[in-house]
Amino acid sequence: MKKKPVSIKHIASELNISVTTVSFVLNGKAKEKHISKELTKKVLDYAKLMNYRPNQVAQSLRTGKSKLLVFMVEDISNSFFSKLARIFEDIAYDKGYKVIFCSNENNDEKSNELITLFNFRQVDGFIIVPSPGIKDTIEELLKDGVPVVLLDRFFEELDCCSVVIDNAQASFDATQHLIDNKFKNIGFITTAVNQSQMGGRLSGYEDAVKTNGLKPHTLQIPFNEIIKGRGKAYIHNFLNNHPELDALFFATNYLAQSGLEVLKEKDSKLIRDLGIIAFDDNDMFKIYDPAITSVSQPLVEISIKLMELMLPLLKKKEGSEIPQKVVLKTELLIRESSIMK
Amino acid sequence: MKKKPVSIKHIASELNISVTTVSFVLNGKAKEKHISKELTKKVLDYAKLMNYRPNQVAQSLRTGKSKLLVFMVEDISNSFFSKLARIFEDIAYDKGYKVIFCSNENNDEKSNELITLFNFRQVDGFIIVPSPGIKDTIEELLKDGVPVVLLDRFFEELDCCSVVIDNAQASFDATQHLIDNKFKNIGFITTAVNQSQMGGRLSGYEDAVKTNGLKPHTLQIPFNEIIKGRGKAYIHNFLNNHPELDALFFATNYLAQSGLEVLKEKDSKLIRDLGIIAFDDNDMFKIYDPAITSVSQPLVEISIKLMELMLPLLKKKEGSEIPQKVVLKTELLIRESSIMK
DNA sequence: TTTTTATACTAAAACGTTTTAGTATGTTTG
DNA sequence: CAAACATACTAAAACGTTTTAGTATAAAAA
Repeated sequence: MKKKPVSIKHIASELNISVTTVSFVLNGKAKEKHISKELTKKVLDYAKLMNYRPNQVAQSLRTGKSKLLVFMVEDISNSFFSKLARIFEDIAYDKGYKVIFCSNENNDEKSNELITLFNFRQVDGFIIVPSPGIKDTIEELLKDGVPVVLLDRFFEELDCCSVVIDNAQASFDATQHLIDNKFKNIGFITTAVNQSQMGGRLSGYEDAVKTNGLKPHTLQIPFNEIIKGRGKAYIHNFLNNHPELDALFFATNYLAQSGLEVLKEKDSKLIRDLGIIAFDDNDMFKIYDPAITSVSQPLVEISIKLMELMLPLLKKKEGSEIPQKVVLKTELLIRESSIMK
Repeated sequence: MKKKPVSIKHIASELNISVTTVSFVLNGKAKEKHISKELTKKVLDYAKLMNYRPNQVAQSLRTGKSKLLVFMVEDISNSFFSKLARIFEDIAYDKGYKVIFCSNENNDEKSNELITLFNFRQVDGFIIVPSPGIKDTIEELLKDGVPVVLLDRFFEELDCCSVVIDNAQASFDATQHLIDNKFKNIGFITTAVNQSQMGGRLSGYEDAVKTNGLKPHTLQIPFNEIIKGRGKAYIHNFLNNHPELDALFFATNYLAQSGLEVLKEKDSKLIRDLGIIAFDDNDMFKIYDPAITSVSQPLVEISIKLMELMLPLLKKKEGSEIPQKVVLKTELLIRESSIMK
């Protein structure tokens, strides 16, 4: 049977003092509130003896702060997001916050559902990888003064804190690297470009190709086709229709996975002959044969920045500062797959 | 500025009725408590109009239920755990529970810290991948009537619900499969065997080898050496000292990753020549060249079972049922790496 | 007619905190 | 010696619910 945890009331009655006094002492306000040294010690000792832990639910109700953050990503089982989650977890716990992770599957309905589920009061702040159509919901949250920091993508016209990477630059550099290695016909395989991060990746690729007087070859697979598992078929077709391609640049991790699968099925030598770069690193890329070159996001830096933007929002009374939009640099991890043999 | 959400009190005073009535109606107890149809409708309509959402913190305080579950794994960024988390997340939300994920790094101190952090009352139940030395802590939780379901591993002498796989059988089958494919000198690479799941994997391997009249070759890397990043060196040495090996069986996903890395560094042809099996599947294994054979855990089944064991614990008043220990079957995904060429 | 039963609703306590606005002393100060 | 101040402590309200134990009226049963 569940034994009742010790409460402040319990301590107070046991020591024959008031609840107020106990609360003051336990909150470190003894000096400020003129509680005598002896009594302070007595309370502290007894609390420790009884292994007192404040009931955080009661604290939340009273203070309106839950010390809970929501970390909403596209899919927590995706390596990029789970790695990020792991790092953010530690940073948040360090600051006294617990984190609820959830996956919105890049689906507006699911996003909205989740956001209203964690309705006001229940949660102190949101870190969100926004699905394309939830600009209005985010705007609502902001209007209600709920702390929000966007991650990975943002809305051009929305004044909201965000942490993203310089997708266009990253994509430009990766493409340029392929070109520097004498690849001439670089295929770019991407999806829904209506999202800020995807738009940037496409334009970076196009810029680099054009700057070097080459022709772009872009395959854009509709997002819902990918969900239906038809991504591989699209890539297969694309490769058949473009035999001239000598390199492939995949705009996301999962596209690279599908792509490698297609290459393996088609002809396992292809992987060795083509130049290959993937956006977002994966633990397995460096042990693949050939090792796959990738654009790696600064996961630690991203997590730190997220918390750095979140904390002032959590503290502020009447928010009037300009929301910060942080853009971080990526790193091109050059491996075997992008070096012309 | 943050506008105050509508409360029951607000609705009550607006409609000139009592808080009790509003609460009854909103909790669907209108009939049972003899609230008239008209008033019921009035309340419901007004609540909808005002977009009323109950303050879950207040509900938690009153009812003692937070509708929060803790899902504590070794490392949420590990593919096995993050995939599991993704599936469990959906199942839990379906039942009205939110999930806090956290990583204990297989470290007792961190485990204990986390468990006391989510102290009683704050959280309704725990799903735990236990680090080796927290048997006593778990026992405490059980004694306090806190719902706990162990995952992936368990303590032999502890009466606690758990969901694990049949590690010995899985390991036996995988080894037997290698032997059936004419591999004669199979190396087994593992770590801390004091954990139930690792013990099972080792004994399964040893059984199979002995049954077939072969000699075992086991490398056991101490867990803290792996943490320090020395795993690769151990494997490297092992391979040098055992040139006779014609196959390798890695007892965990991350050992397989280190192993493949070592093989690649040593001589990339090795990967093709050796028989290779990894415990736990990875998205990249099927697109590796050669595709890596793996022991795959039934993630969906595991998640469903976890919730199936958890729910009755969450409901029960005075628990007196015998804790269930569920053991699930794995699947050997036979790919190129384990077929003798 | 009185008693029981059903219907429609509510006052107030409780959950465990935090915090405001005190009181009751003793000690300085003008 | 009264006024001001400092010290040590506390009563009670508040946060937003749920739930127990009611009350008041009308209808049915005795």
